[in-house]
Amino acid sequence: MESSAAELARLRHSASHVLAQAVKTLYPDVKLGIGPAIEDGFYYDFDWQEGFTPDDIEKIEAEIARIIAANPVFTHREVAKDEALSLFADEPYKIDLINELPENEAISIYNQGSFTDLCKGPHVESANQIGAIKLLSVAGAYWRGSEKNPMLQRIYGTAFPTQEELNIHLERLEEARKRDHRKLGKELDLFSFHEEGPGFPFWHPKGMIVLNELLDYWRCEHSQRGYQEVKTPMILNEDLWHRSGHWDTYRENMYFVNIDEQVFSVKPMNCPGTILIYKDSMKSYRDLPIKYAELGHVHRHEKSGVLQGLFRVRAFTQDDAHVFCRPEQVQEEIGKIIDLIESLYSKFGFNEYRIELSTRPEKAIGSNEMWEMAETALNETLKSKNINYQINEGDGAFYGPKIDFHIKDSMGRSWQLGTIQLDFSMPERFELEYIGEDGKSHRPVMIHRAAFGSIERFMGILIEHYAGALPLWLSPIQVIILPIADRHHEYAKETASKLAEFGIRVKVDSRNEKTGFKIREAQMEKIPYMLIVGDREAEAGRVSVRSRESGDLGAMSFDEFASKINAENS
RNA sequence: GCCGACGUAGCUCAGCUGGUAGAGCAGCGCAUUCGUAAUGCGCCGGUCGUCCGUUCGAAUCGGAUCGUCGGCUCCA
Repeated sequence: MESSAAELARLRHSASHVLAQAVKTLYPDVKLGIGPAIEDGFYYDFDWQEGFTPDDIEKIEAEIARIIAANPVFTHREVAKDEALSLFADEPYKIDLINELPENEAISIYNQGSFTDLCKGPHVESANQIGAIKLLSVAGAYWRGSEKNPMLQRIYGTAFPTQEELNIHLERLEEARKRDHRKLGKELDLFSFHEEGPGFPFWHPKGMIVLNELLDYWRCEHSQRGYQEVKTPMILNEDLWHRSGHWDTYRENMYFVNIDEQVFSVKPMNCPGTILIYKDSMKSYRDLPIKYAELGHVHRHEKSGVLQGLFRVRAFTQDDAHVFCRPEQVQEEIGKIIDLIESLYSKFGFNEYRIELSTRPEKAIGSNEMWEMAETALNETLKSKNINYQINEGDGAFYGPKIDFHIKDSMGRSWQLGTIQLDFSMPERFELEYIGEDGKSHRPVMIHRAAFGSIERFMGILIEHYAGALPLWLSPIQVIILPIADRHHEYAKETASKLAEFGIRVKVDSRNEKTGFKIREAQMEKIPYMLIVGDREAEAGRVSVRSRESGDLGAMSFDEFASKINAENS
């Protein structure tokens, strides 16, 4: 039986209290932080200088089992503030929380067995309703999420009404680990990372094929929609970054080089370069919108602890574009960008996505009026397109508010990809202009946008989404021909060159190995089609087709196979 | 950057309380010419991340440093 999200949350929140009770029983000197339910589980934060070892976790799990077997009842009561303060006198973090509660309200506390916690609830009635608990990991976490506060030990876990449901969840986690793009990237020989350049991906020949196929598709879709591709320099001098505002807001993430007494910065964003192209000639209102697209390779010095495979790197390619338009064109242009992004995602089966609108951050440039104008424009566009969206306060880019796209992959995991950012600020700073119908100079609006976001991150997401089995058009090797014995090599080669003429990426496995072995390897390499050729095929001029998904498809003529694969590839 | 764990052959991993390294896979060689997920035999391969230190002696102990992983913070 499926449990509702609210039931699961209540159960997991109760599980976190049981965890805290177990920890307090075993380590009475531990100070308690907070312990909420989260998506897929729960955690509890503890202040414990010694940290928790895997041994400790085992002991804690055993203690949890004991508590659940004793089946304490969860009871609720409300107390006055001074009673709460004395009740939690030994818990400095709880005191912290109590002091922040409204003065005159009663304070809600929950108790089960020997354990009492400051808590709004709700909880299960008694511990045996929790069913199955599993502790998953231990990690440091700042008190109340701020770097300035002490770091506590956070124990993560999950809980389900039954052991079966827990097992299913653990299997899902295992499945996610198998899909890890870092593991698959190595196994499929797509890319690598090296100590010599932490956070800088190295693309191998096979990875480059996937990347280039992806970019071919991207270029085609963009040129059809009036985008013009440009390329701007990797490093540009200091003055430009002062002018753009990056120097003041982004410097700690920038790489620098000194040459001829000048400071150059490796670009962390492409916009300033593109602006120089815009400014290179006089623009008329008739020229707008101008859409400059750039697959810009940017470098950002991210903190060492945040790097994560292709998902978080220090050098990546943005599928960037900057649309320069008249103010009255903004809404239409944003609408077109949303359509384009939607169309690009559907190619990969990302049909479900969520949109967030992020507003002015603390570190921002530009006047309040500009921000207001920009935020209104984005709001209006989304409303006029009848799109549901959430507001994300204070999460905009430093030069303007943005719309972000979050997609769901084949495992239901959510990823942020595309972004549309509206910018009145850069045009001001760089004094961009166009000549209007009235013959006077006007200021254009700039829209920064990316559909995949980062090509590297997108590749990582695709690898996990497809579990490494990339669709035919993206597969580095599309067809592998497996001759049964040496005497079939000639026929295999002929077949291969005929396929290559259709633009199919094909390889012949002419190693002296048994067919079963070759199939196994091709299968592990996730090659979409295997053609097995032996005496039967060579004599009849046919091929035996095996698909990586559905196995043996039987024999067919070369033309039959060629038209099948061409249809699938287009 | 912070907390914690980890770092042994190309890969996956073993090596207890200190006595100068071991397996499987991959690679190479030979035999085999074999029909839908692993043919057999043999060979090669490691200054045990790096640097200091303790010790007669360090992959094993201590420190520093780099990198990776799980999180926090940050982010495309």
